[in-house]
Amino acid sequence: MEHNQIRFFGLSPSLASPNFSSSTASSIPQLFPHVHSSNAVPMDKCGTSYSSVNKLKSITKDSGDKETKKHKIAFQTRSQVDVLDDGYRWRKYGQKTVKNSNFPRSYYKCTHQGCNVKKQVQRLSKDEEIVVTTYEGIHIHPTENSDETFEHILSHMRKTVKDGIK
DNA sequence: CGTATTTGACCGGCGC
DNA sequence: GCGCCGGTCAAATACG
Repeated sequence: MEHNQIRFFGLSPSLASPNFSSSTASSIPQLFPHVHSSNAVPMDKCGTSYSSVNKLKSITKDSGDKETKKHKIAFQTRSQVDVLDDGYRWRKYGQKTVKNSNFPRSYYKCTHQGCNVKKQVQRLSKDEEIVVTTYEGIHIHPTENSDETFEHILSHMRKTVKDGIK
């Protein structure tokens, strides 16, 4: 395996509720505490097509469930590896082949109890270098690897790939 | 031995 | 109502 470079092509924080309009910038460090907004390339500057998923649960919940803000953030990265170590521990719970892509889509879930954050990773069939990662929900737990910086993650991933990974 | 991954089954929504 | 499509479960398996 050759070296892999992680490149953020664009962050598209979708707001499910207009009340959270002020939390646009704060939602990014929530997911990536080590990635500052300077690293996040604006989509208009990047010009890359981004996938903004704005799904509102309009299901009539009789259980009195609070209006769950569907924090869904989808962004694309250029990497040879499917899963990026963002400081959280993910447990894979499913994999399905989607019709629009020749590559399967993987479903991950945060292993922390009470932290029902889901994440799905999809690789584009056109550009297999591009990996679309979609986060859903917010972490109630701080990052386990708070010491890890993004460069550390890069080196760690490079070592992992060098060690021999899928 | 404990935990994560794999993989087919299952299920629910949606379009026809 | 039925079949496709996408998402989740769970049992078996792999792996440290």
